[in-house]
Amino acid sequence: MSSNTTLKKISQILDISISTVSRALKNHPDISEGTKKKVMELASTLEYEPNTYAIQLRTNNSKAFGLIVPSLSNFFYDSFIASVEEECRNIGYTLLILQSGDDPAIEVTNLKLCKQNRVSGIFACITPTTTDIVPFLKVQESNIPVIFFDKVPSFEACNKVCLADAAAAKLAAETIIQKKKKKVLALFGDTHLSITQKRLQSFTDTFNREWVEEKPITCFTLTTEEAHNTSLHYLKSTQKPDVIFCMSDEILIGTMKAIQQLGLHIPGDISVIALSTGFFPGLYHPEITYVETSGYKLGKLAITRMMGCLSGSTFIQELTLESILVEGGSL
Amino acid sequence: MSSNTTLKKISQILDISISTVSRALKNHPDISEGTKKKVMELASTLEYEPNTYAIQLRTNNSKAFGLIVPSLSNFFYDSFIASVEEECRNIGYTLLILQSGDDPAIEVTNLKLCKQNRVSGIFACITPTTTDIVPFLKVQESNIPVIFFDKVPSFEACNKVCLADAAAAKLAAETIIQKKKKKVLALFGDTHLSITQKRLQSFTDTFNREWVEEKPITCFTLTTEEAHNTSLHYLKSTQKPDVIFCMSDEILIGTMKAIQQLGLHIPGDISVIALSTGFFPGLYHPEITYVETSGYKLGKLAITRMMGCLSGSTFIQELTLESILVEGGSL
DNA sequence: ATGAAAGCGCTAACAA
DNA sequence: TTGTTAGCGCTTTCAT
Repeated sequence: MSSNTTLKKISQILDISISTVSRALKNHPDISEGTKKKVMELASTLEYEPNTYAIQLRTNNSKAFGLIVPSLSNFFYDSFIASVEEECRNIGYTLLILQSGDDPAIEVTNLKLCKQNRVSGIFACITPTTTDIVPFLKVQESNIPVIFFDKVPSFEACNKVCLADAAAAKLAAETIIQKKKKKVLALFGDTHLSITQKRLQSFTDTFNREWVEEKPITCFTLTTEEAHNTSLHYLKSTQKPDVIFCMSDEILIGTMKAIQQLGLHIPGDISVIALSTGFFPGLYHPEITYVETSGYKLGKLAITRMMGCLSGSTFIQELTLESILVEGGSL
Repeated sequence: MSSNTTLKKISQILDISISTVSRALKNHPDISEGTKKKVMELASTLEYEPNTYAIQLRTNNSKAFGLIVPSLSNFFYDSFIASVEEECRNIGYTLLILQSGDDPAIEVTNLKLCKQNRVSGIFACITPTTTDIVPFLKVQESNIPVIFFDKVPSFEACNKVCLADAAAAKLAAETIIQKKKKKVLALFGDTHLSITQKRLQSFTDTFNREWVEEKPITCFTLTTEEAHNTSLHYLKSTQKPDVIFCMSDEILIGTMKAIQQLGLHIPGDISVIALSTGFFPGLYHPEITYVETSGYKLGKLAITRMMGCLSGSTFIQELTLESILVEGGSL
């Protein structure tokens, strides 16, 4: 049977009251050193483990967070989750991780699961097809803070931690200009996502502001496959670019496949620059130059914000992570 | 404040007893249709959510599993976890996911966390440096089944679900022989892991049984970096191989980097075959031929085994997943 | 410095 | 068909 040491058991053996045991274990100042010692020792030999559920029931505080992502098989989320999980463990919280696929209905179910588990807060990255954020707002109202990360709703009044999408895209654009590249092919993702809009806008703005011979060609590719095909198309065409900008890892992967397929040499035949979490650029030789979009750091930021909310800072805000250029040999 | 609808509240409003409400909500046959309807309706308008902690305290059953992995940033674990998480959600279980880094001490802490959370069972993939599995066995003894997956201890008497390591390595070896490759470079991982031993043994056995001109060169590379360097070394040497076998994704990545670095053409200059979860082989052009080691399928197998344990099947066993060859264009 | 007692929300055996 | 009651393990107020 499972280890059944309870306060009651200890109290009976020692012939003292349950409350004394409880206090002794918590190092309560009222309790005499002698009793404390006795209790602690017995507790440890009996391998006493406090019953989390009883505590949670009693205190109405779960010491657990929920985390909802579209998918676990994604390097960006992975590093974010790893970061949050690590931190939670350190501060004695538990993490309930749930994936929604790309299905808003499952997302709602997951939200409900979080509520049922009485989580103290929720980290959420919405699915690309989520349009209705009312369920999230309702959770908020019942005093469970929700921190949106990465793919955040455009709705104003909520907590968001984001990559500096605009700044990152700007940095990439500036790098391209500075390297005197002439023909730019810029690949972006799903236009419905605010993340895409921000990156796109900032990227094109930068090119519009600076003097350049030719404006970038802009394409939208929803999948790795599409990025592959689009890259292939332009690389074979008469308007062959001399640099390709990829706004995400998914796109980078597709583009790299096209480059390999055509046997092109980087950076001799073609240059590449990406926004990336940093893992995939390191897979290639030469390594790809990228502007970092670190899930790990974003995770730390999210936790900080969460703790802020929990300690009463109800001020709603959007936090943003600085972006840095990591130079590989692809440009 | 948080949504505080309880059975008590409902019972007071309806002026019936708490137990009647409880039963009505569970569709207990004893309760009249009329009361059921009344209760259900009120419950839904009041957005009643049963308090998980009270239930768990009362029933002493958590409806939660623990899952302990070395790291979340790993495609194999990812797909395993995604698979298990999905299934858990379907059967109304919750998943407590914990990562141990590569630190056996954190692993023990995580195990304790699982116990504190009164999980009904644990899925565990041990760290490469875990030597002491006594903590796991102790958990088992307190009636919490432990299902080891992928990196399993060599200790006999425990539940394991594994990839068909031997069969997969054999299949890869046979494929190489059949394709009439002469000079084989075979890269393996950490020899301390049973997973490596099995793959190695089976691979070399296959070559020993068949008639081949030359035995494979075998190397052990603990990291992607080492795989990169080793590949580089042999590819540049006079004993340049005509095929490289990579026993894992980490190794494959390193090898591919070396091949790109030297500007070698696949499969013209060099052939490649790997054991892989399937994601990384698709990153390259041509896609890499691999023997599938699916985390997703292994997850389903693990859940099945877990449910078996929970319903009393105490029989301890090692389950194994079949392996299939997925042909890319690299051989 | 210690104990008694109430109660968190729920379930289930027993009564009516 | 419904209600009463005890109790899961713990915390905490109010005695003592």
